[in-house]
Amino acid sequence: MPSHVPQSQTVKVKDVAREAGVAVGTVSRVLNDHPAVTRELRERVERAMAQLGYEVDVTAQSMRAGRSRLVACAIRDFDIPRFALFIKEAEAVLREAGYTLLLASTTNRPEVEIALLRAFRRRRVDGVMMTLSDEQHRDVRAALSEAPMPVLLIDRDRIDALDRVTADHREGARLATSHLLGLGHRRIAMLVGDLKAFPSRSRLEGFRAACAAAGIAPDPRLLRDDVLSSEDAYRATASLVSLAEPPTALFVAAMDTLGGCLRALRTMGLAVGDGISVVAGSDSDLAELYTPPITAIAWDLAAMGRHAATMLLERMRGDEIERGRGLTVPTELIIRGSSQPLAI
Amino acid sequence: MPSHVPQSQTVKVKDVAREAGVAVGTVSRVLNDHPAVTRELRERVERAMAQLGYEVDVTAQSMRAGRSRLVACAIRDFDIPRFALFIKEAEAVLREAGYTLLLASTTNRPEVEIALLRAFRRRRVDGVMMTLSDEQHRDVRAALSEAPMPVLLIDRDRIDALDRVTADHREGARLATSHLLGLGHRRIAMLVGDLKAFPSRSRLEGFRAACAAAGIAPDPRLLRDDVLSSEDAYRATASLVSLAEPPTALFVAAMDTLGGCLRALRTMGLAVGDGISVVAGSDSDLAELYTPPITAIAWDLAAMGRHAATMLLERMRGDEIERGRGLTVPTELIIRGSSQPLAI
DNA sequence: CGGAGTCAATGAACCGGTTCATCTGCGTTT
DNA sequence: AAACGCAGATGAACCGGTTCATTGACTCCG
Repeated sequence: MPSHVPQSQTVKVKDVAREAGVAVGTVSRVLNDHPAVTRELRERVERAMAQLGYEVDVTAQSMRAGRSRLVACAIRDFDIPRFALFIKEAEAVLREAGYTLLLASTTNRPEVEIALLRAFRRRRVDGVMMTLSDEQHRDVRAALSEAPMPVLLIDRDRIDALDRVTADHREGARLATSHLLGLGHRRIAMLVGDLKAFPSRSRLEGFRAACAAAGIAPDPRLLRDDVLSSEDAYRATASLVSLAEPPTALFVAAMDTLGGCLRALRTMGLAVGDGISVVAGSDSDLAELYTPPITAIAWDLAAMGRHAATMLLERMRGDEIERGRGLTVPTELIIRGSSQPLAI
Repeated sequence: MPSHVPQSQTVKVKDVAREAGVAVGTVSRVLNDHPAVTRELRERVERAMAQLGYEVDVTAQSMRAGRSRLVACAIRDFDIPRFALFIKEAEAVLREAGYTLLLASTTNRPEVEIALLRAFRRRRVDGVMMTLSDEQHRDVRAALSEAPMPVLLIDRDRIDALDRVTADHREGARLATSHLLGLGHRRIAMLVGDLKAFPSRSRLEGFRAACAAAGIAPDPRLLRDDVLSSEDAYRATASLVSLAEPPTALFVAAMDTLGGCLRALRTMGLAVGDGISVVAGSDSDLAELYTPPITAIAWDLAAMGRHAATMLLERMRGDEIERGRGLTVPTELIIRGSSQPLAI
């Protein structure tokens, strides 16, 4: 005999309690799998919940508990195909643990990063994973240190107090550069993103380390930083190959910008491989299937996503762990046909 | 003279009210830009808020208001590079309007879709945009019709009551097929995704319409459906070209699966262009820069994302609009070198 | 000059759960 | 038989905002 409940207005714990003939506290305990409920009452409550089509109100739970079971992920631009892998894996891990993912784009601007941190705390978000445009930015650092919830940095470092998941870009760039130097290249142009952030900074370090090891002083005119998009890479490539003394190799180290570089070369009537060697800073279908296939640095973004989520979960659980743990996934160089010995 | 407020525990409206010497209701009105507050009091309250470093608790607001200012986006798999564009634009529009984006992956399974809808209503999410694995699925349809918040379908149709944003895949496929037929191809293989969902269904319709218009009966053995990933495309391509009577053209209509197809061809020692023509169902850097460049169907996913967000905002605002509005972005065929006249 | 009308400001009740001090009933101990 | 212990159930208070009926001050007009 189903009691008549107005289907229009939502069913609340009170209604369930009345239907099951128990106190609201008991309904709450059933909802939260509290052990001190007899099987009989538990079943009666569950029956009542099914009967009435009850659904908890997570906002009410959040308010009382002071936490939302939300995890925010803010990255500079989702429009980076490989980042989708990171997010996908992180979301899967978080959902498994009962968390929901909030997504926002920082557009790589400090003000937005700060505003987002504020928005996240207003929402009582339980944890944050994010990129930063500049780890040294005063206001951003202040905002981070005031954040009441754990924050994990995605491919960023230099903030000791925070956990981070990074890729070993330094080693990747070192390998790529040594490879080109080994092929006889001396005029190697490098395209990197924003040097204020970890990935580009460490790629440049790796590049310089390889040059130093080979006893070579890189030509500063062949360095292009602030290459963040495919369009930037197009312009940088076009300007590089137009130099009086053009480079013999291009190291397109910025993420997902290979397309712009190749487009520029094609436009300028240049072919990769014989005239000019190319190494990509991140792997892709394009790198693999281009003619010739492009030598590229690869690392496991899916693993980064999983690790980021797992580390953040541990931190949110409040486990007693040392602050500022870092996890680095290795990079490897996949040598393909686009990097050829220097033609004499 | 800043009052001494225990920095440890959070500041609440009550504290702000006390500091400013006003009632809590007044603080709330200031927070919500209610017009009936004198400038003097408004300023006093704002000063107090700044003084105490006050931050509203959005969970408390959500609970009282019954809405969360969250919009959920659930798609089958974020690991589809071009979808990132959709999400990016949608997020920008929603954030502008004060909403935060929740993200989840349906993994293209009806149970997950239903579970997510339930999770979203529990969170008092204000609106949902999602893909469906199968528009005709009974339980999914039931879950959708019971959803208390507006739901917008992403590239899906057949549910009259819901708003939707689609691409004109039928026309794209028709154009591509006519193009191949015009080049003399008669044995055209088609790789599509799940025919239970709109995009693949309408691509197949377009394909068939073009064949019918040319008076040609397509060979059913050349159709491969359920191609959802690059790996699926690899297998489908390998099996197609191994047929006794292989196709002379491949229409890789499924989204972002071109890589798998090209990888298979390369493995089988086939070259695109002379031996076999290829048309891709979605454009990409790979299609544009491959040798030969791949003829592809293109449409504006960024615009789809913007429109989806805008339509959902209108609906959430409760505007009096007819139910089930549909917006279709056009598709175009970009003809490149991979589609060549049939060699005789 | 008094009554009606207007506009700000007030603060108690409310949103829908969870928590915890308190109570109940039953078995154990002495 | 009285005292005790304890598991299980109860329900009022609470989380931190918003809402709205009410109050108070002030203006306008006959």
